[in-house]
Amino acid sequence: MRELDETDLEILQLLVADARRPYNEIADAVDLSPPTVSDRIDRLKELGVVRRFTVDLDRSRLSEGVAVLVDLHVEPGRVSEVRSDVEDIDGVEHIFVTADGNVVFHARLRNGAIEPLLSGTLDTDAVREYDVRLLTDSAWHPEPRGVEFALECDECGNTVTSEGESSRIDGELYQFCCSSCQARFEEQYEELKQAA
Amino acid sequence: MRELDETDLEILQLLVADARRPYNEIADAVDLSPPTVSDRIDRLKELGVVRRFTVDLDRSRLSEGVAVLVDLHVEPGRVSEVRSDVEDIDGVEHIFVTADGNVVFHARLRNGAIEPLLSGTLDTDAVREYDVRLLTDSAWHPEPRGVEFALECDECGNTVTSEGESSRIDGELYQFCCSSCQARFEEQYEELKQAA
DNA sequence: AATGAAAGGATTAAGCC
DNA sequence: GGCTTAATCCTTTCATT
Repeated sequence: MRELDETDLEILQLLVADARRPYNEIADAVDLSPPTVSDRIDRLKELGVVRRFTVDLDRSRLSEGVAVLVDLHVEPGRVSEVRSDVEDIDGVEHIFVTADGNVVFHARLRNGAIEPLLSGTLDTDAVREYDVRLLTDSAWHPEPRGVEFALECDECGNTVTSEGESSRIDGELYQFCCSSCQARFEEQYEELKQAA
Repeated sequence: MRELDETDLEILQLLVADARRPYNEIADAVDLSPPTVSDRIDRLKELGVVRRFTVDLDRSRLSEGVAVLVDLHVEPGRVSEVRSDVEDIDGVEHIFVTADGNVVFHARLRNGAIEPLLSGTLDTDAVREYDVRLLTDSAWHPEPRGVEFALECDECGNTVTSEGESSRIDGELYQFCCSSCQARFEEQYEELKQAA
């Protein structure tokens, strides 16, 4: 495989600024043909670098309600459960999980009361306490500034360089830092598959 | 003018899920013609509801570095200054301003040390203290679920309904809840312009 | 506000280097 | 991986209701 290169980064920056930009315009900007740009974007999607094309909405112009930043102090061991419950709360825009086990989320709530919302959605035993802070402003800065590429080897976790390898197994694309990691991964995959 | 309606919301949801979806596909879904969909999307952009078409990137696959949530306790009166300084820090993705005058931001830092970064960018007098928390996960949920439409009158701030008015002044689109707010706004705008 | 028809662009597939 | 060509498909403009 080939590592992501400067051209990929350029393409990403152009798409971040306007995801509906025609591919031939991108092609001009990066000195490639439109089909090649299309291929690269397909690969960026496959690699999971591009999660989706989407729209940045100004929610303050859309929805009533108060923007808040909520900090949940979660009981040990129940972080992922709480995190996925928070995903289901209406109006949640961003979720952060801290290394010390808090779940912080940014939401716009139509009825100011957060307490019934939380107790309706979360298992109250899982959250020791919480802080709610009103927000007066929030902004999203999607520019991939200062980005360095770092794809991880799916076998050992090391950085994948241009010497790396990739395989498509059962329709999924995997990447490896070297051929031995690749072989090892494929063996183990095969074993697991046999076992199942 | 016309208030935003259910169809606009449907269009937004379709674009949030895939901003490169062809307009004729959206047209089918909402039972309109492609040109009409195009017109509506143009209007959503003009109204500022749609800020941009963009890409949701998985930065953990892109950049080295540690994701952190930083909480700056800002000296009274210096919030907007600090906020705009934070915008210039490399790797900052989200900024939140709390009602009690803190600036919270989410960033991915390539060199783990945040102290030199802050002292290099911010006036240290403006920030009393700060907390830094490491993040293990973060997600963006752009779905406009549970949204109610609420455009605000640019004169009085009330909700703009279908009885409202709109004007284009010097190329910008403004909306008002009634014709008297519209007239008042236009008068004041004219006065300000004369004065300048 | 919305539409159909049509022109002008953009995307994709196929074959090749 | 990348290119060109060619066919297909999408977007936008315009006249019309």
